[in-house]
Amino acid sequence: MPELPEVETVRRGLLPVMEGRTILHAQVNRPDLRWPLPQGMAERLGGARVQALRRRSKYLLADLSTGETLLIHLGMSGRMLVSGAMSGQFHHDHPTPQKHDHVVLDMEGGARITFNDARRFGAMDLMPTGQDEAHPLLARLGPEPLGNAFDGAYLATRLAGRRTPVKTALLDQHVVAGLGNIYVCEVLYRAGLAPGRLAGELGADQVAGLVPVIREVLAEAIEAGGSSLRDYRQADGELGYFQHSFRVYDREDEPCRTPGCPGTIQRIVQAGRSSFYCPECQR
DNA sequence: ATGTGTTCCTGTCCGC
DNA sequence: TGCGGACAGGAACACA
Repeated sequence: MPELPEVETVRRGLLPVMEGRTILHAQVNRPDLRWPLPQGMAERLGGARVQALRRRSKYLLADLSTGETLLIHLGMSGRMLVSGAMSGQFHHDHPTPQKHDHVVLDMEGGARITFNDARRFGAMDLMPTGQDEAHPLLARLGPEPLGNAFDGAYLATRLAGRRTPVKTALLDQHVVAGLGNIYVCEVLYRAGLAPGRLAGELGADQVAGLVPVIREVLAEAIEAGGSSLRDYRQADGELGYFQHSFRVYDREDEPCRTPGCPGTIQRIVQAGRSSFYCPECQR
């Protein structure tokens, strides 16, 4: 899935067709995704106006006029496909329903939003608006990496004493919320840190240095519209372009892109996930 | 309290 | 062309 930049790109793509619009009709095609969907979800969404569409970490949060907030997580393969209300034009064509179209929202204004998720690691839930912190999926999340609460002092506190690799620590959503496998790999490359370095053994300057690198990678990726890889597309079906900026992710056995570096990108497995890195540039 | 391995599910790709 | 296995952007959970 989609990591923070992809989710933010989806949010921006959905804003013009969702925010301020009423959900005319909701169709729910199965009782569960990763977990059971809330009771009566279709009825609770139908007729509700979307007051705001927010993002927290990798979650989309739609505040509804009914006093409830719709929580959406895209998991690994979830997509929000928009059809029927292209900018400037007006038509009612919707694509043929596809396998794994689990939830369909018909919006005021003519747009149809289809949640499609082959692997079904995604999730949806309804909760009372204004109670984000009370939801079990949101309660223990770390700070937003692009927010003010995320700084060197905070990160140092959270990494201190930890015997886990820095790669694994940065993937932990309770430490910082929104990074996934791709962007952690890219962050560690830019920071010059080998993924196997133990989090608690980094120097204070190295920990502090991670913060601006994390912000920079995420900001660049959002600017590029995210990365289009396998399942992910922007809400309008367009491709994101950040994958062209990958320095290490999915580049096993390819030459390091640091000018003059003789290194070859290696792949190792940490906590069950692939890590890509240059042994010459990252120590 | 931390750290690691397993698990959910489907699709794709690669080697034989 | 088919078949088996590895692997895929996540993250809760069970266990050491």
